[in-house]
Amino acid sequence: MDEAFSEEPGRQTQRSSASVTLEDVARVAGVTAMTVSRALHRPELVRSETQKRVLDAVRMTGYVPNMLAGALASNKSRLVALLLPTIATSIFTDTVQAMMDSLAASGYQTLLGLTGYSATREEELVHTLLGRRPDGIVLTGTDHTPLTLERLSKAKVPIVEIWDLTDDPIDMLVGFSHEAVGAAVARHLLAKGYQRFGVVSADDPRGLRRSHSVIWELQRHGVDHVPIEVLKAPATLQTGREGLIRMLKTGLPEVLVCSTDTLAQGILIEAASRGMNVPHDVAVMGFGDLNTAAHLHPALSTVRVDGPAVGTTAAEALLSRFNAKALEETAVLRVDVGFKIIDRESVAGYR
Amino acid sequence: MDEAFSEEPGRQTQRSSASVTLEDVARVAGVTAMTVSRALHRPELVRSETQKRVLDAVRMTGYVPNMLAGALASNKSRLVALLLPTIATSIFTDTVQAMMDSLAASGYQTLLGLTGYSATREEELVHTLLGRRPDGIVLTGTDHTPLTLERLSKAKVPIVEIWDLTDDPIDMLVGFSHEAVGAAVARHLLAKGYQRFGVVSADDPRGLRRSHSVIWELQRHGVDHVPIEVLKAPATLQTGREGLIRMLKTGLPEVLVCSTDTLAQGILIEAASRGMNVPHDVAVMGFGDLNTAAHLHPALSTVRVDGPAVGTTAAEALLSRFNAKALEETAVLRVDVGFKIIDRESVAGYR
DNA sequence: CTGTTAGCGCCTTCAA
DNA sequence: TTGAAGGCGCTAACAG
Repeated sequence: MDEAFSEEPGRQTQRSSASVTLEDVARVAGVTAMTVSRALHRPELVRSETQKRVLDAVRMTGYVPNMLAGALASNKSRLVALLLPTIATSIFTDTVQAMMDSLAASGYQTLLGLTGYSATREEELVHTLLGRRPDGIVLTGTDHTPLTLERLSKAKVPIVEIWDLTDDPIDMLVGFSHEAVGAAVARHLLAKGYQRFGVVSADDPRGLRRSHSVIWELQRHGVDHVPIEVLKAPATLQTGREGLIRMLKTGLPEVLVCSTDTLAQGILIEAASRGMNVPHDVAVMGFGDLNTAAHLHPALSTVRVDGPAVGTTAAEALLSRFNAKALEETAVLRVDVGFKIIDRESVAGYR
Repeated sequence: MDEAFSEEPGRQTQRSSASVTLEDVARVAGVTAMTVSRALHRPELVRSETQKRVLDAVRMTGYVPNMLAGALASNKSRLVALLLPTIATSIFTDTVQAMMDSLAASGYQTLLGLTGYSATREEELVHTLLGRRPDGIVLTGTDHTPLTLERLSKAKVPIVEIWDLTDDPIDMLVGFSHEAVGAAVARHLLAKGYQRFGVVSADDPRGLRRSHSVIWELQRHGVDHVPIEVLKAPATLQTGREGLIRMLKTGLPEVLVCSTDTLAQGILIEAASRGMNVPHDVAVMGFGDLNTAAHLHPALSTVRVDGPAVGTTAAEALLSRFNAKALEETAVLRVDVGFKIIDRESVAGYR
């Protein structure tokens, strides 16, 4: 090879995998790296003709900004960490979709972590996710281990807790009271004249609180001996079927209150497979408005929670924090998105 | 203040938000930053007594490794980008859960992007996600814009396409043939003696291919005039109800084939609300095994796809690539996970 | 087994 | 409106 010696060996440590850099673009455009950076992020600071040259160079080279480097240098990752118990149950999907849409529209990307309703797992995930230096963190629920809280406060990252309410949020909060849901459900069913109740619950923290709140409120109204079946989280249709089967053994009440629509639908399936008539043989109450208000099952009532609202509100809360210049303009956010009980009588008025 | 002058102003550009660095830990442990780094990532290279001192220092300082810096320096982000059409429909949730579990177990985090079944949106997402320099990318489906393909090939990142099969995958592939699904469904139903068919489909690419394949196969067997209702993606229970309503207008067949279990369940709900008897008045066939095989609705048949297997296989494919030293040991992966038709007759044998 | 040196690719700051 | 210098926090490579 004639050109064998044209290879400049040098010390050549750390060859990146030949990815195009700002400098490469700059060379092609005949400017400095700094000007390219400006043209890309603050075009108003660059002469429009330069701007054009830079954009052409970007196109020619196929430059993809290295956000790892950008984040390191600017101390802004444009990353939001989202911690969810699970995506196996559709109860959170609307929230996630809405949140990610809002964030993406503002140039933020989402790091997802699944905790499986385990506070310990959440603790680990918070730790590793903090390693990415996210600009914001979204946590599901308000129960966290002491270590989680310590790490979060140390990190000084904007935080939104969602899907629950508490008097001492870590930072911002978008949710509703699960106790209030349970109590409202109990009163709703009492008002309808039901007297014998049963509860089928997944053993996730918030589901249990809703379920127990139903029972407490019933007791307050003189209804004792409300049987409860607690089933493994996450709730699935199968879990729901199992719930009905167990309830049948202990004696079927007039109405079954479920911690989640998925359980409720499972119960409907099991009931159908046994030729039972819902709500005649047993009425079923769900939770979450998992496609329910709009798609109300003829035999199912439920509690509607506005999942998308939770997502957009949480996203906007974070975004406003990101854009706040001074600490003074950072609003304290605490939103109760509320909920609404939906059944055949109310659904017409609902949409 | 006596110590006002003890503040060393210097040039002090770019104060980070006071986060603990390797150097801080090193100082406390009485070693160099490099030794701390080793103690954390390659403990076998460090004397165990040093190791202990370092870990103590880490604990005392509350050090959280900055993975942005680590990724930049090592050219390994330990990030996997996952592009999904949507999480609104539960069809992908098992896959996601399984994949994230596998990846997390190996220290990889997941960046999520939702395309909404839009190739253009996918194109944008691939671009921005590539900015994070992920070590691997998982794409849903095999249809991508030319620009997407160009960017991906330029990035030289390991890629797995999931939930479909093709003869020219970008890189690795874990899925099944949607044409084969449709044809198998058609033959299955013909064998059962059905003669009048209808198809209800969401208008997502793979759903449509399954649906059309059903119709083609029926035609091959002499069944013409199979009506199809195409509804907006993503499929919801409400969409399913709408599907049945439309089908009732054009005349109800003996069996309705749905592109997804969600649609099928919506149809069951609408049927129930009209007092119709499934499968007597109309039989319903779903797809996806969304809780179905294990929780078989008495009136529903479906096609089981092993979602978790797709997830773990994809994750393991990526991981083996990440761990491969040489190009030669990187396996070409092309897995057909297959599928299975499930109905009341076969479900007993199924699990 | 541990330390030193030299970047990774970008952005902040200051100077022109 | 543009450029030059320096550093973000970490790790590869080499030296001891």
